[in-house]
Amino acid sequence: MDRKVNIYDIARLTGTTISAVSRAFDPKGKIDPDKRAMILEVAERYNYRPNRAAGRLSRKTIRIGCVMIANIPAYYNELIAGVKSACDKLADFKVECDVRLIEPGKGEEERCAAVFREFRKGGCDGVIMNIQYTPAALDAIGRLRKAGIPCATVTSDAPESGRLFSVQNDLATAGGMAAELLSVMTGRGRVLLFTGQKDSYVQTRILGGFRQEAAERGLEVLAEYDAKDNPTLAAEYADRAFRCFPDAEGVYISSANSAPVIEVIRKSGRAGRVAVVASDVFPELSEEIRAGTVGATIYQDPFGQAALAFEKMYDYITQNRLEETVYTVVPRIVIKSNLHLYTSNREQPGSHTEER
Amino acid sequence: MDRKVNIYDIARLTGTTISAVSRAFDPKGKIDPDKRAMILEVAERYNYRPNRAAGRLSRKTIRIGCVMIANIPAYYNELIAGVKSACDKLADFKVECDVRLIEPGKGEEERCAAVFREFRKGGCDGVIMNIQYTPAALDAIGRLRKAGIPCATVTSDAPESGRLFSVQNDLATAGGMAAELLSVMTGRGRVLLFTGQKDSYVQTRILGGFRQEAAERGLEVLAEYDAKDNPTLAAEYADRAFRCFPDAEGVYISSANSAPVIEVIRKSGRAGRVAVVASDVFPELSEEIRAGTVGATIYQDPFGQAALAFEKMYDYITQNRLEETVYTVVPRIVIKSNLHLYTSNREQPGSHTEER
DNA sequence: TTGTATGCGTTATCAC
DNA sequence: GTGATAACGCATACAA
Repeated sequence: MDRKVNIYDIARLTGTTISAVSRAFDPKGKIDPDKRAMILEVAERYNYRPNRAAGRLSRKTIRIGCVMIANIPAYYNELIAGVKSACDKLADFKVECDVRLIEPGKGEEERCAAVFREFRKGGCDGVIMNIQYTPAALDAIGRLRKAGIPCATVTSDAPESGRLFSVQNDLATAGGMAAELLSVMTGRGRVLLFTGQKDSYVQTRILGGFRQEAAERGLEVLAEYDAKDNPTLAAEYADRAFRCFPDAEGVYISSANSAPVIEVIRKSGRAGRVAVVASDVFPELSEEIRAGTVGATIYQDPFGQAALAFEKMYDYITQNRLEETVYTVVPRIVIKSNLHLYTSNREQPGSHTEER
Repeated sequence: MDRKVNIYDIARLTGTTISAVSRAFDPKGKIDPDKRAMILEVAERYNYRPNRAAGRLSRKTIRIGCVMIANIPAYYNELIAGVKSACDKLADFKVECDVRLIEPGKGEEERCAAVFREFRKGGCDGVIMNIQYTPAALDAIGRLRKAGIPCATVTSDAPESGRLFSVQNDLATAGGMAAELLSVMTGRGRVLLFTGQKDSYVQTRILGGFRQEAAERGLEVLAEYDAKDNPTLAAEYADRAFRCFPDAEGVYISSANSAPVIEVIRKSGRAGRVAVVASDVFPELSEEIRAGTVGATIYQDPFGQAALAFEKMYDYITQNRLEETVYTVVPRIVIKSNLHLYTSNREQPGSHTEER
């Protein structure tokens, strides 16, 4: 095969030098605009693309920091695995990641702030996070931004924080899917809604999608209960709900706080008689799906979200370019027959390997 | 940060040279076994990993050939997009792809053979294919193998051909999912089965999964019709099926040849009254899902399959290592509410980007 | 602003 | 089998 066209070829073809060509492709490269245009045009004609691997070779290692709140193990472990996987794939480009887990609870905000400070001082080139967006956190993000360090949010979001971009599940669609599933399972029945933090970024969007699809399908929402991610409260509400609406045919639990509600359903002898759609995939819930108590759950692909965020952060750092403000990942329906694909350890987002 | 340990460091630490270190990491490198062991041990201790990007720099471009049968546009376009996407991501490692479409029909076998011959003579480093595995094709694969050119199958498979590995949808699970969906939609009803080539690699596995799940759930299969991927035959069978079993409550169409069956359902006034689960996603089917005639379809992720195959082929060519013989991709449930995520053009397997 | 020289980490080549 | 050295393709410090 004819050798691939390289920077020397373009330099020769344009009667310039390789530094000029290099600068022409660097968005912040100091070069005469006309010369740049000319070089880019010739490069285009000869189908030249700078080899990023070669370019990275002589540059310093890129460090991307990650701050993750350690609430649900099944969730943040997937997030971390996603980051690690993406980082491994980029290792040859001299990229590293520095993952910090924040235990929720007392002092959470301060510990979080400390990590942000460390990243800001310590020469981090970008930060990916999934945290509580308290005023203090927003402040920290603002400071990073001022220091020229791009931030990205994963799973949830805080657009007003000044973060560069966000990676999320397609929340509205996820809500719609839950409504459609309940509609199919109950035959346009009457359902109950158990939410997490009703006003949170994630829940408002999920519920918006759910309500719209429910309205279109004639699915009647008997009542909504906002358990505020509190298990005790969720159990109380579930008790009350089934007392008030003993003939409810379906339930959608939009948060990961589903165990208490499901337990009430089981103990009241409603298992299998009321259609249940839940969120996420974690061991306790998997049991209920196998047992038939829960008919379906919506998987948010935290692994894929984190991997995509890492990849896009690397792209931004190296190219100073961003296509989107919000990247979304496809929500998936998990039922009994495909559950096993979501419970084993995985290597690749959305794919499994198995020996035959 | 402290500079990353490189080949010079290991050479110094082991009292050898960079040539020796390089050979120690090359499976077919000529080097004294003891010396290799020693070097690898030290490298391990110092956490040294050769930088593959740097390594590829001075090596020749890798060419991976793709031979795809051009039957269903929505399907092979996704396959090609997957290959192209994976190839782009590896472009910096000096990888190219050479995609050839084979129009089905007269002379198909010869044209296919011609491409294989060209790849064999033309210095291809690996071949990925989705074709009809006729004796002639198997022979061609054998010849490539003898020439030291690894082959991989995508979507379908022919293990006896001597192909190195295969990437497929998780077929048995896909069949099981179809059965579970029908069971939920009909309430353990009685269903009809319309298959493609019943004895083909893909269909046997899908049907195996379907029958097992159906048996476990008490879903009764009234009859099976093997339409042999022939639209006319499919329409005939559908007519006959509903005459023989007018009270059938559900239908599973395991091949992409679903249009004729669906048309019979629509024209006989059964739309919305009989539960329909189909396969794949393509424009005509999408219409039926939107209209409510088809309740769900199982997406095979051809994009992801092709991308994974390309990636694994690159890995094998550059490392002479293979983890699996069969890699599987996760089948996904597509219903009306998430259909839009599977019909627009996509950039990444399993993820969408959208502006907010 | 422009051009030159050097380094990045590895493999291929070739002489030993 | 072993070691020196020339690529590989690019970015950048530095001199101009």
